Amino acid sequence: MAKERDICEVFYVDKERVKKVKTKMIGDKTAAGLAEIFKVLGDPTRVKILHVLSIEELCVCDISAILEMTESAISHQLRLLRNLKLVKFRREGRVVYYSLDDRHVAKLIKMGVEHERE
Amino acid sequence: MAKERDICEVFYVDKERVKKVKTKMIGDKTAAGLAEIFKVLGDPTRVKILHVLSIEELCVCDISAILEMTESAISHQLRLLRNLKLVKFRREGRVVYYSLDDRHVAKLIKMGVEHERE
DNA sequence: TGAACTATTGAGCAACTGCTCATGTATTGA
DNA sequence: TCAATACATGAGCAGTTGCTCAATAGTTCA
Repeated sequence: MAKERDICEVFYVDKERVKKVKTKMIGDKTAAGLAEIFKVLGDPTRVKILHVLSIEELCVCDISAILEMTESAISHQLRLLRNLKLVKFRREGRVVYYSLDDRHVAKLIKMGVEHERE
Repeated sequence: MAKERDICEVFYVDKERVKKVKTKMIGDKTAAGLAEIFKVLGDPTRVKILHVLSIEELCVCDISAILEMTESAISHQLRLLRNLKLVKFRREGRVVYYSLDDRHVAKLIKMGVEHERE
């Protein structure tokens, strides 16, 4: 079975190419970090939240009204986005206003929209 | 409880703002499509595969050697990438060579790397 | 103070993911 | 024709995700 090659003696289809590409490859850490940021954008609810926040600052209540979802669901997602420093917030009385806190995110979404348009 | 507002009579924190943002918001379909493409990039293995393919065309065996993962795992992921038209392939005897089939993807990954660098 | 309101959080659950393992398919060459 | 090779695929499983529901925390104001 082919799996043995990975463990024991090595015969690749193109040993040189494998060696060369391996040196150019991004590290595990970079790949993990990259995947993490993309994973956050990999959910329709979070995409919508980030998109509406790219239009303007909004409170949890308004976001939940706009997306027609419960405040709980929105709040859970906002916590995630907060932890990843993609959104920031400020309290004003009982209301908490959220806004984007990452100049890359809006750009990434914009690029994604372009991709969609083809 | 706040949930009733979504179902019955409406009182938002800022009704006008909700209305305005709602008209500017991306549709469900767009959000879903966007999330789908980002979700694909939201896994370290797939990020690595796409990245090495952005360096050069490679067969399953070599990718599995480079990433130090089984061919089965790689093949499963390649099927996904194939279905989403992010990679293309050509057969040469027993060997199947994969390469990128989407000019946006490399760009998105590059942007992600920039984001990582901060 | 305490009732009303906005937002947050924890538990729990159904659905999904990414892998392994075993098996199947396509191609080559002896 | 048949063993070997390169890849693909289905089943299954542990871990993760995104929601709901109920409870809780902060804030305001009568």
